[in-house]
Parts: sequence; structure tokens; C-alpha cells
Amino acid sequence: MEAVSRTPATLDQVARAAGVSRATASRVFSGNSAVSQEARRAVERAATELGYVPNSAARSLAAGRSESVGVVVPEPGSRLFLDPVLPRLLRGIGEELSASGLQMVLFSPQSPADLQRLEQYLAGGHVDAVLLLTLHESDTLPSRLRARGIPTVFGGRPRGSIEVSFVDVDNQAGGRAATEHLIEQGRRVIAHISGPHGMHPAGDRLQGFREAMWNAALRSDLVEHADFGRDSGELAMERLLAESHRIDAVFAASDEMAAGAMWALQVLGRRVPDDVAVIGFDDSAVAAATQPPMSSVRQPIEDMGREMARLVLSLAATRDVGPRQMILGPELALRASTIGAG
Amino acid sequence: MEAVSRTPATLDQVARAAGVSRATASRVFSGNSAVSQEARRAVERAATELGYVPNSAARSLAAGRSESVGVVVPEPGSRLFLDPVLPRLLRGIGEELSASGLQMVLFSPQSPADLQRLEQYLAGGHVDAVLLLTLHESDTLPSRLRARGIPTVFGGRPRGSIEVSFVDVDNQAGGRAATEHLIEQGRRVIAHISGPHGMHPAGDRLQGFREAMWNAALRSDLVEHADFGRDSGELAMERLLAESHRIDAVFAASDEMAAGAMWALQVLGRRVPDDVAVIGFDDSAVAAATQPPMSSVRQPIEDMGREMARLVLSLAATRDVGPRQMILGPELALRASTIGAG
DNA sequence: CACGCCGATGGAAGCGGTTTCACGAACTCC
DNA sequence: GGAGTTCGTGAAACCGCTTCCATCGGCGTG
Repeated sequence: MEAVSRTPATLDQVARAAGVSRATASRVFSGNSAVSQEARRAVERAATELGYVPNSAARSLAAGRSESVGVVVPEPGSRLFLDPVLPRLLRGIGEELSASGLQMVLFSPQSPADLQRLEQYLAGGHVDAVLLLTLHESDTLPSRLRARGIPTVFGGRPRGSIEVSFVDVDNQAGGRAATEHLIEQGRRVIAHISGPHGMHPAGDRLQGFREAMWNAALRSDLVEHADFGRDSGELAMERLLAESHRIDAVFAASDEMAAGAMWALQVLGRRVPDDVAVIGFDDSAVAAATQPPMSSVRQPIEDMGREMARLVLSLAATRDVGPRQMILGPELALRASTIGAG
Repeated sequence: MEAVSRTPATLDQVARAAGVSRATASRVFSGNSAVSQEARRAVERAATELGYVPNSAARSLAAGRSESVGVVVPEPGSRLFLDPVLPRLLRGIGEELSASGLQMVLFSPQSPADLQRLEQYLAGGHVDAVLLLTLHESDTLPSRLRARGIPTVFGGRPRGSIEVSFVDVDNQAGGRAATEHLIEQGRRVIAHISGPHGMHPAGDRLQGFREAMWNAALRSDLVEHADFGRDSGELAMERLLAESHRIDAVFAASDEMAAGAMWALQVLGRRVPDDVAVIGFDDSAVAAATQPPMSSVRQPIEDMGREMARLVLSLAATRDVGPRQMILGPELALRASTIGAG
């Protein structure tokens, strides 16, 4: 027997039907304070009978919080939206928020007007905290949120100010680890296929590569840039082989590019891993699907999501603490493409 | 000069600062009713000075609407979340909502507990309307939303009841169009690589294939099922060639599978399109990137998103209208893979 | 000039909850 | 047995905004 009336039942009606005051009924739904068994049961029965659902607007107005966290993701169509990282990140965030009984609310502004409205929306108290995955340069969003006292955490180190809280994965350490692994396998002429110039994570991975090569006293100038996609990886590999036919290993800054590189190698008669070892980055589905299966650097993306959520919640709990940062280290997922004969 | 105080400015403060009543100040922000130039300017100046942002909770409580539309998408990690359709759909929806000044709010429940909370949230009046892209079988969500009188539109025809509003693309027509195109090109032994058994869109595309073949009095039993992915398409193509080496065209239910098929054909010495024509489905980035570029069925996904938004808004505007449906037809994107020698 | 009208405004009544505070009853403790 | 707790409860004051309604000055008519 659901409610018949068109207008939703209110707390008041429920209270009246249960023979208690509005205050008591409210306590039942808030859950925390003490209510007698008797009263609680009466309220609950009345609520089901009337099909009562608390009005969230009223609730957040009165209580001053909304039990929900806004997550701003890049507009649909951008790289990040398409790539496999976003779902993993959202899963991590969602799990953690969910565990705390919070609702995750996603936003993906696609125009400046959207962004404007979004600012209003977030600053207007619709959410208790904000997680930002998008890094529009000229964003006024972060500063407005801060002015508003809304706890905010970035995913990935933002460009400018250091005055913010963020969680990031350690791309440089990832690049270093991948390279060191190749060196440990006895490889000496190691090439790197990097991402687009100016892209932060790509730069960090390249940096890690250089560092490892430097430490091992190896030349680190066999670097080509590509666009993270498979085809561009293939082309980059061809260019690299033209530069030096003695290459015995390659580290690519994405699995897609590594797959393309592996393809180019095989077309040109190089065996993987016997002649050339290949390692990718991201440990995506692609890595496991290549022939032979490909080693890759696995970033703890779900963990990153979880930590972001945890961090923002702790900021919300203890007001007025300064910005906090957290950097998560990578792992290697080792497969046949780097651990054969050598 | 932004606000200094920690607590956000309220309408009341703005009104007082501007020397008008709260009612007048409110009118300035609502925008519709008549306010004198003078008063308007005073209020606006006071607002900027105080850094005023309307409190959305209070606003939706008082006004009975929230100026936002909830969009429920599948959990991160599901097929749909990963595939290229979702971003296009969201873009379409977002554009249309944005044009009406509405905020799009995304949800992607990942657990039953999430779903529970989400139901509460949506039914609780946080949004004015709901768009459902997820088709969980046992969902109680649609019925609760209806009971609540919240306008709801599905993306894709839902399984069960016909008592709902939805917008869908015509998969069957798409399959038919692709197949007819191949027939027009003079192909006669046409194979089909379908999606997984029991998957609705795949079934419809297959149906369209059969229909076209039947109309042309051609055999339509060269059908293999795969999983929409590239590799499985490759394997399916190999099986098909084993069944009949006379195949001169293949229609695959996804671009990925078509790309795999094209690969298999080329490895086995068939030229595309000279020996075998290939057409895919979705007209994704993959289609344009193959060698030769691949013809594909293009679904008007952005339009679908726009229509969903438009539909739900019209439902919201004119209460108590029955369910409405809308089916959008496909187009063919023709490229070299089907229009060569033949 | 009296009348009705209209545009601009302010007062005040909600919107549906949460939470403080006071209060009575039932206990515990000396 | 009286004082001090504890526990459950209801009254009522908000939370910040929208909107109905009444008011009021100024205007175009007959």
C-alpha cells in the first residue's frame, strides 16, 4: 500500500499518523539520538504506509549539510573521459563514499556556461565537499570553493598553486621502475616512447626514465613523442628503429603505444621479448591482450580514488586544517614481454 | 572585495545592504518578475560586495524545484561506461539541458546499497526529472519515481513494461541498412558477426540483417557471435571463412569486431574491399582508423541524448501526459571498405 | 476630478526538515 | 525518602528562500 495522494507525505503527516511529535519522527530518520522502541516502530510503520521519503532539500537546509559529495570530471569527449583511468577512479571514490553513507554526485561541465552554473551549484551548498578531476587552467572554481569553505581535493597535482590538497600517483617513480626493470633484465639500449610534449604525467614518466638510465650510466636519448594512441606508438617505434637498430628494449608511456610498438617490432622481424623487451604503462586490458602479454606499470588508481574520498572527508570533519598531499607509488605487472630470454 | 565572514551571506543581508526588502532581492535573482532598474542595480552591487551565492537547498525547498536533472548511468566498469556511446550521449543530454539553464547531475550506483541511497535521493526531490541509461532488471527505481510523480525517460527501450517514456535508436533499421548497402554493391554471400546472445541491440541488428537478406532472397545463415571486441571479431571471421570461403561481404555489429574481421581477412590473403567488403557499426574512431577506412552505421547518439532531455522537460512542463516513445533512425557512413571494385 | 489600473514593492506565510531546550517520569544513590 | 541522573519527548525556533497578497503612488480615462 503505497501513498495514494499526489503530493509526497511529509514528516509531519508521518508523525501525526504515528502519534508522536515531528521531533521524534525526525529522530527516527536521523538515526542517532535515542528513541523508544515503541515510538520508533510506530513511526516506521507510518512511514511505509504513507510512502514517506525525506525531502532532501529541506533536510540539507535545516541540517546545513547534504550528505553528498560532488565530483567534477572532465567534459565527455575529453581524453580522460574516454580512457580507462576514469572508471577506475570513480569506482574507488564511489566505494569509499558509499562506505560512509554518502552520495556521489558527478558533474561534467562542457561549456563555460556550464562551468558557471556548476560553480553556483557547488558553492550554493548542494554538496558537502568537492573532488576535482579536471584541471582547467583558468578555473576560478577552486578559489571560490575555498572562499566558501567547502573542502576540496584534487585528483592529480594541479599546475599552479601548492596551497591545495591533492592525491596523485607517482608517474616519475613509475617511469623509473619500468626502466630499472628493463635494466635488471640485462637490457642496455633502451628507448622510450613518451606522450605529448607538455603533458604532465608524460613528462614525469620521461623524467623517471632518464633518471634510471642516468643512474645506470646508459644513454637516454632514444626518446620519441607520440599521442598515447596505438598507431602513433607504432610510428614512434619505427622512427626509433631507424635511429638505432641495436635497441633491445622499449618503455612506452601507455599500453596503447606499447602495443603499437610491439606490432611494429614484429612486423620488422624483431622477436618480443627475445630481441626487444617491451613494457607499457597503465596495466590496462590492452596489456594483457597483446601477443605476448605485455608487462606494464600499474598505478593504484582505485586507491587514489579511495584516498581522495578519505582525504576530503577528513578535511570536512576537521575544519581549518591546511592543505594535505598524498602520492601513491606504482607497481609493476610483469608479463612475458620483458622476461624472456634477453 | 569578497566576503570576509566565514558564514555565507544570505539574501536577507543582501536585501538589507541594498536597502530593499527580501522579496525584491529575491526577484532580482529569480529574474522573471518586474523590478525597477534602480533596485536591481542596488541589489546586484550588494550581492557582489558580499559575495552572495544563493543557497540551493533553501531555494529548491521554497520553490519546489531544483533546476537540475538527474542522469543515472551504469556503474563504472560496465561495458557501456567504457564504450564510446556514453560520452556522446552525455554530451547530447548536457547540451540540451544546458540550453534550458538546467544542471545535469550524474549518478552511477555501483552496489545495491548505492542504488538504495540513490532511490532515496532522487525520490527525495533533489532533482526535477530523471534520465535512466541503466537497465538493471529488477530495478524498483522507475516505479518509485513514477509513484513520486517525477518525470522519467529511459535511454534505450527497457525490457519490461511499455508504460514508460523512452528514446531509442533503431538498431534493426541499422542492421537492415548496412546489409542492404552491401547487397546494392553487388555482394551476395554476406556474413554477419553478431554480439553476445541475448543482448538486445545485438539481437535487433541481427534481425535487420536477416530481414534484408530475406528480402533479397539470399541465405542468411552465415552468422557468428562474438563479444563486441576486436579479438573476438577476428576469431569469428576465421570461423566464418572456415564455413564458407566464398564470402564476399561481412557486416559486423560493432566497429571493433569489424576491425578484427578485416584483420583476419587480410592475414588470410583477402583484399578489402576487392574480395570482401566490410561494414561495422557505431561509426566510432576505430572505423576511420582502419586500413582501408571502414564503412559503418552511424547512430544519432547525440540526437538521442538531446531528445531524451527535450522529452523529459516536456513531461515536466505538462504534467500527467502518458508515456511517449521516440525511435531515431541510423545513417550510413560510407568509406572505402565497401565501395571499391566489388 | 474621481475612478480604475498597473507596475513596483514590502510583509508575511509557508516550504519540510533539524535541533535546542525544558520538562516530566522513572531510576539510582546515599 | 529526597536529591541528582538519565531518558524519551514535544514545543518552538530556526535554516534561507519563494511567492501570495495587500499596499501605494502615478497614470490614462470618461
